[in-house]
Amino acid sequence: MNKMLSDEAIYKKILKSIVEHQLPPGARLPEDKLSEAFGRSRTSIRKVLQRLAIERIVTIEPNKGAHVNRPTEQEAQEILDSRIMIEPLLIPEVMKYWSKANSKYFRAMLKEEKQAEANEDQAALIQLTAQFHYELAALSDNAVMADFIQQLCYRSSLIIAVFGSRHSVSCDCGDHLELIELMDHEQHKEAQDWMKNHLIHIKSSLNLGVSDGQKINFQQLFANTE
Amino acid sequence: MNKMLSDEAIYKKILKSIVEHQLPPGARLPEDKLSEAFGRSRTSIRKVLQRLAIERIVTIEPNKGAHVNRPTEQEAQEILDSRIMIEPLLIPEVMKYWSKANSKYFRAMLKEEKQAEANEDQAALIQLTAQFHYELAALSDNAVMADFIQQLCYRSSLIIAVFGSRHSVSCDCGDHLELIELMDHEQHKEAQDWMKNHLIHIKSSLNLGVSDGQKINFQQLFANTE
DNA sequence: ATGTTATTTATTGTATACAATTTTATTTAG
DNA sequence: CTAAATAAAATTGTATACAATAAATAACAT
Repeated sequence: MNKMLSDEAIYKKILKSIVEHQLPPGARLPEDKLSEAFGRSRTSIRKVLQRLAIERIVTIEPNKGAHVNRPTEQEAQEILDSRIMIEPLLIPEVMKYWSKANSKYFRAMLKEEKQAEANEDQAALIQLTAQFHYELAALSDNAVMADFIQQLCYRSSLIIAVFGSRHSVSCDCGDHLELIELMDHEQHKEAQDWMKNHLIHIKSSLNLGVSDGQKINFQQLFANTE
Repeated sequence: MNKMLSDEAIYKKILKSIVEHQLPPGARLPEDKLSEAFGRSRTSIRKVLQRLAIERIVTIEPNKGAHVNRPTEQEAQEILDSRIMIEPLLIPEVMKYWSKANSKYFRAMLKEEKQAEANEDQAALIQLTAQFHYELAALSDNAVMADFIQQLCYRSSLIIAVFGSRHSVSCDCGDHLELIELMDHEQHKEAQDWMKNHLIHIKSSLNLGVSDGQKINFQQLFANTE
C-alpha cells in the first residue's frame, strides 16, 4: 500500500534509480507508466521529469518524451574538468570548519562504502561514492557552489555508467580515507592536491576516446584486405 | 497581433524582464495574468515559472505562487564569491581561442554599453553588463562551466537590484575595455588578475551588511529618547 | 521474402474543469 | 472607530479530456 508521495519524494526516487543505474542511460521514462507506478496523475510526473531535464539528468525530445540522459564524450570531459577545477578549491573552505564530528561522520560513510563493496552492491557503491563528494562540498559555507558540485556528482554517475570500467567505481573506495586523514591532520595543501589527483585519476579511468555511440566506419571495418 | 510564442520564447521574455528589473525582486507573478498576457494556458506558464524556480530566479511558495526571487545577503555573498573563484580560472581557457573576430565582437558590445549609458537606459545597461561576462565564459571550451556562469550572472542582476548602489552598474562600463585590451596583447596573468579584481570591486560596491529586508528593530527605531 | 503504404495503437502536448487554499472585502460586536 | 468574524473573490494545485504526434503493426505489391 503506497502512501501518497510528494513531488519531491517522487523526484528523489527517480533520481536515485538513475544515479544507481537501475534506470540506465537511454532508458525511456514514459509518463503513463510512472504515473501508474507512483499513483499520481501525469501532471505531477511531467513536473518531475521537466525538473530532471533542466538539471541535465534526463533529456526531453519534443513528442518523444523523456529518456535518461546518455552523456556524450564531450559532456563527460567537461564535467570532469569542471570538478577538477573546482573541488580542490573548496577544500580549504571545508577545512576551515572541519571538526572531530565531521571526521567521525565521514569515516562512518566510508565503512558503508566498504560494506557495499563487500556485498558487491554496485548500486549502493555508486551512490555512496557520489555522496562522499557532495556532502564534503556542502561543508563549505557556500551553498551555491555545493549545489553545483552535487549536480556534477549526479551527472558523473551517468558518465560512469557509459564510460566507466568496473575499476572506475570500486577501486577508489579505500582512497577516500586518505583525504579524511589529511584533513584530520590539517594538511591543507596536501588535501587539496589529493583531491585534484583523485579526480584526474577518475577521469583517466574512463574509456574516453574509445567511443561507444560514435559513428562507425564500416568501410574500414569490412575492407577487403587480402 | 501577438504571434504564438514557444515556451522557450516566453521563458526568455520573462527572464529578460526580471534581469532588467522591469519585474523587481519580490514582484508577484500570477499565472492568470501571465497566461492572458502571452495568450497561452496556465499550464504553459506554470512550466516556465517552475523552470525559473529551479534556476533560482523565481521562488515558488506552496499555495502562494511565484515571486521574483529577493536574494538574501548570504545568497549575494555566495554568488559573488563563486564568481570571484571561478571566472578568473576561465580566462586562460578563453584566451586559448581568442581571435581578432572575438575582440571586434566584444568591442562592439562595449559600444552598445556606452550607448545605453549615454541614453540612461538602465535596463539595457544591466543586461549588457551581464551579457559581457557570460558570453566571455561561453568562449571557453567548457559549456558546463559557461552555463553555470550564465546562471550566476542572471542571479547577480537580482543582487544588484536589491543591494546595488547606482554605482554598481554604470561605473564599471569603461572597465570592460581594459580586459579586452589585455587579452588582445596576450597578457594572461594580467587578464586573470583583472577579472578577479573587477569582481571583488563589484562585490564591495554592494550595500551588504546594511540589511534591506532584515528584521527591523522598531523598539530602537521609535524609542523615546527625550 | 523485401520494401512500401495504410491502419491501428501508444504516447506526448495543451487546455480546461474543479477542488483546495489564500487573499481581500464585508459585516458585526465591543 | 477598531478588531474579530464571516463571506466573497481571486489564485493555486491537481486530475482529466481531447488533440497532435510518433511508433508499431498489418496489409499489400513487387
